[in-house]
Amino acid sequence: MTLFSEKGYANVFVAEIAEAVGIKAPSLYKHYKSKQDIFNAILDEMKSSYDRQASTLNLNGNNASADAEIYASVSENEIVKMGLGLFSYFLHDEYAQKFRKMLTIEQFNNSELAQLFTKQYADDPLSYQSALFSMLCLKGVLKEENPNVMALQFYAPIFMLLTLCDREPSREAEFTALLEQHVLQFTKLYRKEEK
Amino acid sequence: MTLFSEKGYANVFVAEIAEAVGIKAPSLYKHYKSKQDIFNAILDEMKSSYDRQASTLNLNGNNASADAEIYASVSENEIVKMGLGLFSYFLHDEYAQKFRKMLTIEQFNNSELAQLFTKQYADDPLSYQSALFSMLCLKGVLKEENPNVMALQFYAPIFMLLTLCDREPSREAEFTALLEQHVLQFTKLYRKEEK
DNA sequence: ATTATAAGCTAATTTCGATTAGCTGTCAAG
DNA sequence: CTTGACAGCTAATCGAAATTAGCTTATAAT
Repeated sequence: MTLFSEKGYANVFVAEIAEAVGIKAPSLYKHYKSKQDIFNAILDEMKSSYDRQASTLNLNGNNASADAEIYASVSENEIVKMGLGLFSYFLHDEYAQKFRKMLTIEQFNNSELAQLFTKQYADDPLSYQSALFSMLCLKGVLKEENPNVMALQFYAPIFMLLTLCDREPSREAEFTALLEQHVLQFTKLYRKEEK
Repeated sequence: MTLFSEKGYANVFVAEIAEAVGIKAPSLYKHYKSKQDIFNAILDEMKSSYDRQASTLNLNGNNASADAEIYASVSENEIVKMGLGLFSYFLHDEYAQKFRKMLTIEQFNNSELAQLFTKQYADDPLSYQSALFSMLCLKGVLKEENPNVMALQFYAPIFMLLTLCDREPSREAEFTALLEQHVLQFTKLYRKEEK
């Protein structure tokens, strides 16, 4: 995955993959049927790893109510932590980052990859956060606005800064600082004013 | 560019390029030195086209004050139009879309492409909008908040929905509707309350 | 009219990279 | 012990794709 995420499928040679694991190219074929088979194995592994995580975190958005209970009971300060935590995890988890780059490069070759990318990096986070914000509105913590839009406005800057960090790691500090300001300003804007 | 934006450099064969323009592969070499040379020609063309546009639109952010005068004098309704217009242009302009997809696919192969992508799709729009929002704050149209963050919160959802449309054109209507709601909610949130 | 040049073609050539063939050493189960 | 499966290796093979060679035709300038 390291190689595929840096160069893309077509620019990785099986000899490189073999070298990376300390064997010669033909020996790879004792373990995998073909180059494509290696790629598919990575994909399957990442998919099931994601599904495991998503099911324990209820990331599918169907049942974020329990989390909302938790968050509603504490200050909106927790929203800040959520944003920063999400960002930091996505940015620094080695596998998450490489997989994201791999999907970015390969998304237009394969509609399965495109859908996977959209699900993991758009639909799922958005529906989860939407449910969360929805609860926080009901509890009177946040202003009554369309929660889908709130989720988009919260998450899109996170996602965009993430892709910027992937592309230009040298500017990571700058982007991280901006992210922090975003999260703070977001909660300030949407916080319900006390009467 | 059509081919490169759909398949990526490595997956496009010179025979395909030739066929697309109605000649045989070897004839291409009467016009371009190599496959890479063809790619570079596209890149150069797109860069200078962008520079032309940017200089007439003052998109570099150095002098958005004139625009701010215009926008300040009219309602914040114009912000809505700006957001939707920006989105619609980026989404439907044939060259803009293909170039964006090409950069997306090739960004990790070449740091020049990475920087170009960041400049055209992040730094320039953000600095332009930041200058604009900054003026609108001074004029008392918008709340006094960090204009860099405002620009990020305005633009990131536009950018994210754009990449979603590129990836899954079948969901374009859904994403466009969400974009509209975003722009409306953004202006509502940041509009300065009358006392 | 003549000729030089441009732009095209077909048929090589060359290179590169995935995959297969076939051999060898190791090691665990009997 | 010995044998069979496994995992590795080197040396082919095979196919694909970029590029080059060398020829032909059209056309525009002299």
